[in-house]
Amino acid sequence: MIIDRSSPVPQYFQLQNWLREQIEQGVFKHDDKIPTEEELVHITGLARATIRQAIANLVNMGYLVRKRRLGTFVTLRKDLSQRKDIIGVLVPDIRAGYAPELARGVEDAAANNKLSTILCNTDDLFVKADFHADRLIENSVCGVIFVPTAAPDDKNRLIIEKFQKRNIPVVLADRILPDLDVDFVTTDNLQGAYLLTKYLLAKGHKKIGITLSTIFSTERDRLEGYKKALEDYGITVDPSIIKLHDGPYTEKHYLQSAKALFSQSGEMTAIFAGHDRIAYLVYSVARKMGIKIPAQMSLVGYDDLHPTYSNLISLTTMHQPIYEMGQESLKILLDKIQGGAETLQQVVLKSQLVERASVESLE
Amino acid sequence: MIIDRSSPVPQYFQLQNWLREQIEQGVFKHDDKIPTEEELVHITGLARATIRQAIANLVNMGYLVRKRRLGTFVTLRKDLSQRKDIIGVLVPDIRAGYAPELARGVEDAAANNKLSTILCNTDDLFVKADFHADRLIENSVCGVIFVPTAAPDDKNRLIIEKFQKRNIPVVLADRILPDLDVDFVTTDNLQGAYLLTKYLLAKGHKKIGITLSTIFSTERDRLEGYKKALEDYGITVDPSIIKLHDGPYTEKHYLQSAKALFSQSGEMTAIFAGHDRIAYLVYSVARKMGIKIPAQMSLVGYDDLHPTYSNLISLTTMHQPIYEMGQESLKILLDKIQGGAETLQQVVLKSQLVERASVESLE
DNA sequence: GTAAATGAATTGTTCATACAAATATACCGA
DNA sequence: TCGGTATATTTGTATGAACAATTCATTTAC
Repeated sequence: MIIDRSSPVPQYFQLQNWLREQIEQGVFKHDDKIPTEEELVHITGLARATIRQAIANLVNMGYLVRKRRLGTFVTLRKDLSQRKDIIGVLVPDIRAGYAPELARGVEDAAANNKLSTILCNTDDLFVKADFHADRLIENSVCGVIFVPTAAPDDKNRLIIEKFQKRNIPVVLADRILPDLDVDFVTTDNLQGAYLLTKYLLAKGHKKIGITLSTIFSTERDRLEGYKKALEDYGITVDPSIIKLHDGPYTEKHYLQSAKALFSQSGEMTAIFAGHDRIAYLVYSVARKMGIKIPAQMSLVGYDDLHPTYSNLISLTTMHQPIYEMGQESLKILLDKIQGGAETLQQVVLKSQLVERASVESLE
Repeated sequence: MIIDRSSPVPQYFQLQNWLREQIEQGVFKHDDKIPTEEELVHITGLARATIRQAIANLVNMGYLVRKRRLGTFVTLRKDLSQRKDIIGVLVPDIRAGYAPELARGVEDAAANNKLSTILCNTDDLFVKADFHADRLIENSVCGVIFVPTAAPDDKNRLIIEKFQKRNIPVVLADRILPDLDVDFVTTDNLQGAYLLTKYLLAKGHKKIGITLSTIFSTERDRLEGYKKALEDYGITVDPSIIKLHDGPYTEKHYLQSAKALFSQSGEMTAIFAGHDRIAYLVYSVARKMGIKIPAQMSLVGYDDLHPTYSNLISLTTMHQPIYEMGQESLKILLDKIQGGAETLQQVVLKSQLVERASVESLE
């Protein structure tokens, strides 16, 4: 029998010790569910309140976590010594693109779990990411969400390993590194671009220009999706209206690309911009050149940035669930932090076409 | 009464918070005896078990120690004052308005000083700000930059005092609280709006509509500047083309305001939008109504948001040095953190008119 | 097939009651 | 005076009973 009712040691304490021994001796392993309170009532003959007291203490000591409706689980007992309730988020630039939306998704989910969020801007540079990584480690964050920089894969890998070496879990967001066993959340860029291109084709566009950067996995996938759609439609890919570059976004560069596309447009009737910011630039260039969108040129983007933007320009684009991506990243991170889930979690979310008024139907 | 029995927040938790506040606010001081369980039963009307739960948690958190037969006592809150190199930034919403720019300014300056930045979104709500404040304190940040919420001044004051009570310096950014001796950085909104209005007047506009919220000090000042400029020009202020409201920005509200302004425009030839986001909405409404800007209606904003926006709309606006405001805030904060500078630092930056193409000259 | 409603399992909150254990204090006796 | 003893006070342990809230799983409805 577990409980000796004649003993002077309190019964909740006896139960508490028994449970702790089971855990430490591996009878209840990590992530195992221990008996429910009701079951423990039957096993021990104690009142539920007494059992709750024992369990509450073990929760406090970090042996157990309780989950409503699910039960009580053994958690990895690690030194609480340095674990802070802070996570780090590394984004390119909090002012630009989807970073605000992503950061907000992360922060909301983090706040819901009583975690604070340290924000770091990398400007897509390895050195900045590295600098911030050191700082995050110094502040002993308990987890990191990382949007890889524009640096080569092995550089980004270095950053990730820096954290992992110290048992700080990392989840990649949006951009991913191929052939690396890291948790990530991204969207299906290949399929998204495929659908978006098919949409243009269905609208009668045959010559579709595209401009993007091949330095990010996301945009590379979009290029693939674009090519695949064209091929499936039996249209030869025309390299002269594919304007690529191999660095992070700069206004200067895409101004050039846009001008180049417009000036040699030939029979080109539509432009696929690698993401919304590029689309905005293309749009502004078109305006300056007196080209009407969509009357003279159709335009699609990718991202569907914050409503403030979409009030200004009626851009047909592929909506990425960025906010949800942030939330999902945090959810996975939390799993890892709370010791559980050794399994790799690689989530690919679906995007959705948002039809606005930047595409002309040629039918 | 301490306990609100109709509240959805657990009663033990209410009591717990109340006790914690008493301790933190010094009502119960170090080594004081707090009321006995029996007394608390009488004070609160709760069952003893409930009271014990609240106290147990506080004991766990290190606020109290219990001594048999003697009572329960306030302990010296373990000095986590291991002041981390972390600051907190409280902004309304990192996705919207100038928040990204401000946050970036702060973060850059912080990084330059080897400080990390915890980002908090308040959504302009007191409760969220309060929640984050507690979290920041728990993480023992060494300073806070705070954009006051849309709550009444005394509520915002509570937040500020929460920090100050713990010797955590606070710098207000952008919005300020009158009659409160706190460091702040803002811009001269009165003068900015005055100049902007004078600019419109100089372009020959006599009937100038305006829409903004009076809930923020910044926008109130802009309204004053607007009125002052009109008066100096000998033009009677026409209340029918002043559309105010008294809450934070909502798209719905300003859609209404914009429509109202346009539909009763009379001889109105220009609109002064309280800030750029409002201007964007006004712009989109105009487009939907077929009103050409600036040909049929001139429009000015206030802020001069991120270039991504200004690529989309050629808005004449008052450029606020938001990024610099973030940097300056951090500089002041750093002064306070590093001990020195007891003197109040209240910085008012100058804004600068950016002339683009949303204003027609009527001369 | 998908969304909405329902049900069931489990922890979360609250109550009322009782007796146990520790201990400061007062009291008592030598 | 000293040492023990009783007593009152306060926290500690334990019980049992409800009902609430959350959320996974299933079923139902569209």
